[in-house]
Amino acid sequence: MKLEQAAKQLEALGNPTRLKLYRTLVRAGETGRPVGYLQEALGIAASTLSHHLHRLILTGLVTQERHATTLICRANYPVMNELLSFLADECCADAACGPAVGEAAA
Amino acid sequence: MKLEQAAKQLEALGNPTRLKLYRTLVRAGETGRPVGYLQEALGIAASTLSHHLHRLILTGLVTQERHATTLICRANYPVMNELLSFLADECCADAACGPAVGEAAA
DNA sequence: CTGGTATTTCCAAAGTCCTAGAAGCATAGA
DNA sequence: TCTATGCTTCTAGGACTTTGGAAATACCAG
Repeated sequence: MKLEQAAKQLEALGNPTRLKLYRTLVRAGETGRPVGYLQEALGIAASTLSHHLHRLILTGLVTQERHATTLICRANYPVMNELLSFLADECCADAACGPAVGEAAA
Repeated sequence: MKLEQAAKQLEALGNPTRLKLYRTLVRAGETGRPVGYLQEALGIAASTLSHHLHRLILTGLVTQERHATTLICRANYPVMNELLSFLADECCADAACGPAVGEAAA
């Protein structure tokens, strides 16, 4: 079910530490950031960061790629856009929220 | 801090029951829906629903208006749009995410 | 005031989350 | 193989969440 998936993603973003983490990656773009950099940037224990990263990865919001001993993390933009669409798309689907909702347009 | 507020809103949406509830209101549009209707629609205990509604109201995502004994709930669209912007706005701000990021465009 | 519907608050139990120290695994270089 | 670095997994406890029944409150009609 799509709603369950969206809820999991929103829950993943609904923690200040993870949101900060995620936004750091969103700002970083396709370049991504190594885990160590993120730990420095957020100033939290490595185990805590790893735990949060894991949750973001499980929901598909973040991806990782290994470069030798370093793990590069990236925001998964298509997944982010899907989530944003999910929230906005059906706005007023069950009501007349303005022009062009269906048969009664204009 | 804006990030804390966004995290609270995302957390509020990050529960399947509340997300379903919120989407019902988003679909309903400006008309809104009475609490009793929502309880029927979601099939949960009134006390549970009240608790979830309260959380959505605390974050500003939902508003209520009393009509006699009935409470009408509505999605707060401006707040929703602010939240969506918060997630999307600074995409790649710290990188070159495509053309036209600043001085080095093209 | 009495009765009735709509909704919230109180309470408690079961479950999950957040945090970080300690120990372990993965990769690279000498 | 030994050492070093980068990151994860294990573990644990305190805090918070989710749930709904029971009781309380808000409002209206007669």
